[in-house]
Amino acid sequence: MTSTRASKSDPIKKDQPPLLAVHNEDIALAFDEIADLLALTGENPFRIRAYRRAAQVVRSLPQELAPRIAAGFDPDLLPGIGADLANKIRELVSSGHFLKLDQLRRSVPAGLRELLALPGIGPQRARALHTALNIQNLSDLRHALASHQVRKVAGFGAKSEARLQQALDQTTLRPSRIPRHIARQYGEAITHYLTSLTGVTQVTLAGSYRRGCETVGDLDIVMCADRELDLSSALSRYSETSSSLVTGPTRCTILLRCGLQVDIRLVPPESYGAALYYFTGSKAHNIHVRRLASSSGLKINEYGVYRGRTRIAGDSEISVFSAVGLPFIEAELREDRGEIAAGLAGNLPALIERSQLLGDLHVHTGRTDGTATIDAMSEAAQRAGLQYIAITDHAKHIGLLHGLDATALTRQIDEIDAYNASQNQLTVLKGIEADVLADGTLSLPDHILKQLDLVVAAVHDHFDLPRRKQTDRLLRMLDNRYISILAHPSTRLLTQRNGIDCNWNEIFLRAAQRPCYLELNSQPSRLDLDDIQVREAAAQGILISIASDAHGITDFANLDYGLIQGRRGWLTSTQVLNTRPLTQLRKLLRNTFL
DNA sequence: GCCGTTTTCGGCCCGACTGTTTTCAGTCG
Repeated sequence: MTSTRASKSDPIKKDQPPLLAVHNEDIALAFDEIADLLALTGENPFRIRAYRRAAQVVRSLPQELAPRIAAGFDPDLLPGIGADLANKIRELVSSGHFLKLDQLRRSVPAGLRELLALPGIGPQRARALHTALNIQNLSDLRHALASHQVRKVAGFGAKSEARLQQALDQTTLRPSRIPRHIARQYGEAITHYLTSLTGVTQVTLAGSYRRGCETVGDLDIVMCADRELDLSSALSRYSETSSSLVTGPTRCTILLRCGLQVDIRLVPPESYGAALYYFTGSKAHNIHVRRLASSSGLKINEYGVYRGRTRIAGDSEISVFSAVGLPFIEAELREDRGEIAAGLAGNLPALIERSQLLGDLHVHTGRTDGTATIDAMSEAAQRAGLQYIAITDHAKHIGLLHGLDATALTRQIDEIDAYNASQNQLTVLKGIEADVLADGTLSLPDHILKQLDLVVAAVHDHFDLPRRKQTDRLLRMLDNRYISILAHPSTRLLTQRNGIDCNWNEIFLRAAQRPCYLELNSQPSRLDLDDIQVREAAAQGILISIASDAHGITDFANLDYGLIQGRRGWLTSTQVLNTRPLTQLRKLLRNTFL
C-alpha cells in the first residue's frame, strides 16, 4: 500500500522481526481511509465510527505497534480494538496490505474521497453527486458546476453550487493547520474585540487551542453576555472578518482574512462551564465522558448536565466533572488517552507549572547565532524568574561557519567564570551545543567537552538517513559519556519538516540506562519532542529538560510553549530536569559523565 | 465494528444551522 513507508530493498536480518516498516501512522491512515470509503458506500455509521476511533487510538499510542505485535502483544487489548480490527492490524503489519482496503479501493472511485474535504459535502451528498452525475473527482465536479448540472441533483440548489464553486476556488488558499503561536495572535485579537462588546461578560478560547495542541485547524470561542447580543452583526463588523459561513443566534462561524476559521458560541451564564467544557473537547474525550454519564442516567450537552429534565450542573467546568464523579481534568489532558480512567481512579498527574521551572539549559549568545551577550541573557532570564541558565552556543562544524572552536570555547568558559564571580543573582552554567555528525560522533573532542558543566548534543543535518542508520547514529552518540542532553531530538519543524526516522524505543531505552536526558525544545516552531514522545520518555524514567533554545532576550517566553507541550505529555515537576535546585542539578549533570 | 452493573444483542454523544423543503436530512463541531 502506498502509505506504508516500507522499502522492499531493506535486507531482512536474522533475529530482526520487522519485515516491513509499518508505523502506527500507516495503520491509522489506512483505518481513516477505510472509514471514508465505507461512508461513501453508505455503510452503518457505527461501523465507520469504529474505524475512526481505532485510527485515533493507534495514532495516540506512545510505542510503535509493529514490534510489539512481533513480540507477542495482542492489539485486541487496546480500547476500541476488537478481534476483527486486531486481525486487520496484524494483517497490515505482517503483509503490508489490508485486503479490505484493497477491495474498497476497487469499488469506490479514488477521487470521490477528495470531495469529502469540501464544506457541506459529506458522504451522502458525495454519493448523490456520483450517482446522479457520475462525478468521480474534483475535476468532474468543476465541470458539472460550470454547466450548472449540480443544482439539478436532489438536495442541491443554487446556493450549494455557489458554495462549492467558492470552495473550489479557495482550495489552494486555505491554510491547513497552523502552529499554535500564530493562531494565538489571531485568537487574542478576536477575543479582545468580543470582550469589548457591550454586555459581554466572558470570552474564552476553547478547542484545540485551549488543550495546548501544537497546531490548530480553527479557533473555537465560547462567550456569554448579560443581555441580548446580535452576535452575527457584531462579527460582521470585526475588522478581520472576511466572510460569514454560519450565522445563527447562538452559533456563528466566520472566516478571517488570513483564512483561519473561527467558530463562536454564545451561551447563557449558567451554561458557561458546560459550554466551555464541551467546546474544549477533544471530541474523543467528550464522547467518552458522555458515555460515562449515560451509564449513571445523566445526559451532558453544552448547556449542562441533566438527570431527566432537571439540570444538575453546568455553570463551571468543575461542576460538570463533579456531576459525573470525576475530579477536574486539565484541558491539556483531554485527549482520551487514559485521563478519564486516571481521574476515576484518583491517579491524575499533578502537571508541571511554569513557576516550578528554575532554570533553562539551552541558551545562545551573540558569540554564535544569538543576538545578546551573556550579561543580557542572564538579566532576561532573571526577569523570567529563573535561577540558572546554561550557555550552549554552537560548536564549530563544517555546516556552521560561526560556531565556537576549542579556542573560542575556552575564552567563553573564562567569560562565564568571570560573570559568575561578579554577581550572585543567577548562575550561568558552561555548555555547548555540539553537532551529532552523520556517524554519531561529535563535532568537538572529549578533552574539550569534559571541561564543561553540560553538553547538549543535536542533529542538524543528514535528516534523511534510513531508520536503522539514523537509530545507530543516535545510539553511538549516546555512547559518548560527556553528553548530558539530546536537544530537539526529532529535528522536526512544525508544518515544514518531518522529524528524522528513528526507532525511539531503542533511543529511550539507552538514554534511560545511561542516563542521558532529553530536551523538550520550546521554540514554538519545534516543540520537539512531541507530547506522546514526552510522555513515553518520562514513563521510562528519563528526565526531560524543558528548554527555551533562546537566541535573544525575549525568547525565554518560549518556555510557556514547551511547558504546555510537557503538560500534554503528562509531565509532573519530578519528571523535569530543570525544576531541580542548582546543587541537585549539578549532581544529575555529573551523573551523565560517569 | 465494539462492548457489557443493559454481557452475545442491541445499543452506540448531542445539538445548531443550512438548504431545500414544507418537516427534515445532512453536515459540522
